[in-house]
Amino acid sequence: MSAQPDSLPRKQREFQQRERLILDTAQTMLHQHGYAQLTMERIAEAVEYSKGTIYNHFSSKEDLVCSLCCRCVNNLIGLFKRAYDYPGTTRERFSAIGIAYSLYHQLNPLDAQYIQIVKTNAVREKLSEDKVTELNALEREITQLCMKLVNEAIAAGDIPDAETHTADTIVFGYWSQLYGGMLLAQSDIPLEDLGFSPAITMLWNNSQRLLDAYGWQPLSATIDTDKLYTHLCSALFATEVCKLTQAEAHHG
Amino acid sequence: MSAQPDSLPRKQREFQQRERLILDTAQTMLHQHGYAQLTMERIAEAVEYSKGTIYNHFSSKEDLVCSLCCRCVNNLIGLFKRAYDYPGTTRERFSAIGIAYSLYHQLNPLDAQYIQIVKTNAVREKLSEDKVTELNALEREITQLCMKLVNEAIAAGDIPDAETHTADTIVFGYWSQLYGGMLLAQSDIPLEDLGFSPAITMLWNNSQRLLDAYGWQPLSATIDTDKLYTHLCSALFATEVCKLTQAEAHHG
DNA sequence: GACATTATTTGACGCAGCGTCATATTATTG
DNA sequence: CAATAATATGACGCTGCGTCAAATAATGTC
Repeated sequence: MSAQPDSLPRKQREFQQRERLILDTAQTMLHQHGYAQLTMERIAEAVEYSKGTIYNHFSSKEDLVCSLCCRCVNNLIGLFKRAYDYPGTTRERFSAIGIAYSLYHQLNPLDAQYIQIVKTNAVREKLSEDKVTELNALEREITQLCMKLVNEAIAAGDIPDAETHTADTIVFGYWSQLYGGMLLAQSDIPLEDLGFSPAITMLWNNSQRLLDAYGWQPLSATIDTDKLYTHLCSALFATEVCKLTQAEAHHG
Repeated sequence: MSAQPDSLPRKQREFQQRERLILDTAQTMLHQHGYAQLTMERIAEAVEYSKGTIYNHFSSKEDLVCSLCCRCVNNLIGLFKRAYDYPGTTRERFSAIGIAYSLYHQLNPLDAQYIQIVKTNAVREKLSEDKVTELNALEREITQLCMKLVNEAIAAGDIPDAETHTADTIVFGYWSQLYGGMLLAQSDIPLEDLGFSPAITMLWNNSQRLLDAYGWQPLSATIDTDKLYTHLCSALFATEVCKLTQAEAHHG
C-alpha cells in the first residue's frame, strides 16, 4: 500500500483518529446522560484507553468540551458557506444563513450545550490559551463570512440606506436575533406553555422583518417569504431537512 | 421593643438576614475571584458560619447560584416595572424596557454570569425542583409584563398591522435581540477588535429598527431616537446612569 | 534476533471540593 | 435549673480531576 514516506505520519493519523473517537464518544455520552455524568474516567472506559491517554489529547475536561464546541462551529461554518455560495439575491443568501443556523440547532439541539457551556466564564477561566485562540479564530471566520455578504449587498446597492447602519450593525442585529432566539427557543423555559407560537416560525418572521427594516431589497412585501423559506430549505439543505423530519417522526 | 408575638418571626428574620449575608458574600466572591474560586468552604469561612449552616439555606452550590440569579431577575423586574409605568406612548415604554435591560447589564455585567450559568443544562440538571419553579415564576412574570404592554399597544391601535405578527412574536423578537445582543456584547469575543461599533449603540439602533418593522407607531423616522434614548435614560434611570458613569470614570 | 533507546500507555495516587450526619452547642420551655 | 427542642459544627466519605513514576510497546542499531 503506502510506502515508507507515509509511515511517519501514520502515528499522527492514529492520533487524530483516536482524538475523533474520544470526541465522538464524549459527544454521545453528553447527549445520552448530560454534562454532569460526563467524567474523564467514564470517557476513558468507553473508548478503552486509560485516563492518562485522554489527557495526552486534552489538557482538561473543559478543553475537551471546547474541542467539541469547535467541531460544532466548524459544522456551522460549512452550512453557512453553502448559504453564501447560493446563486440568488444577496437577501436570499443572507436569509439562507439564518435558515442554516436555525436548522443546525434544530438538528443538533444538544450542540448548543457545548457552545453555552464554553461561553460561560466559569469554563473559560479554565481553558488553555491555545483552545481559546482556536475558538476565537473560528468565531472570527464565521463572523467575517456574514460581514462579507453584507458588504457585497451594500456594494450591489441592495441596501439603499446603508449609510445609517453599517454592515457591522446589520450583522450584529441579525446574529443577535438568531442567537438570542435559538437560546430562548432551546432554554428550558417552556415557551409554548406560555402561549407562544413555535419559536422557529417566530424567528423566521422576525428576521425577515429585520431585513425589511434595514431596507434590504427585495422587501418581504414583494415576495412570499413562506415560499422562500421552503425553497431555500429544499435547494440548499435538503439532506438536513430530511434528517430533521426523520428525527421528528422517530421521536413522535 | 417588640412584644412576644413578634418573637417567633424573630428567628425567621435572622434566618433571612443570614441568607442575604451569604448571598451578598457569594456575589462579591464571584465578582472578585470568578466561579471556579467560589467554593462552599470559602463562603462559609467568609461569612463566619460553618458549611453545614450554608447547607441549611441552600441545598447545593448550584442552588445558591440559582438564588443569586433569582435576585438578579428580581432587580430586572423592578426596572422593567419602572419602564412599564412611564407615562408615555406604548412605543416609548417598550423602548424603555430595552434600555432597562441594557443598562442593567452594563451596570452589572457580572450578573449575566449567573444567568448564563443557570441557563446551562449542566447546572439545571442539579437544581432542586423548588428553585427551578421559583426561577420559572420570575421568568414568567418578566415575560408577561412585556406581553401586557404589547397587548396594550395593539389594543390602542399603535401597531396597525398587528394581525400578521401577534404579541408573542413581537415580544419574542425583541427579547431575542436584547438577549442575544447582550450576550454577544459581553461574551469574551472582543467585538470591537473585530471592527464592530459599540454594542450598546448597535443594540439600540437595531431594536428601534425592529419596532419600525412591526409598524409600531410613532415610527422612528418621525422622531429623534437619539434624543429619546437620552431622555428616557434621564427620566427613568437617572440613578442607574449616574452609577454607570461613575463606574466608568473609576475604571478609566 | 537480541539489545538499547525512545515513545506511549497505564492506573495508583494526591488533592480539592461537595454534601452528610453524628455530635456539640445554644435556645426554649416547664 | 433541668429537660427538651432547635440549630450549628466540622470531621468524614465520596467522587472526580489531573499527575507522574513505572510498565509496556515501538523503533532503531548491530
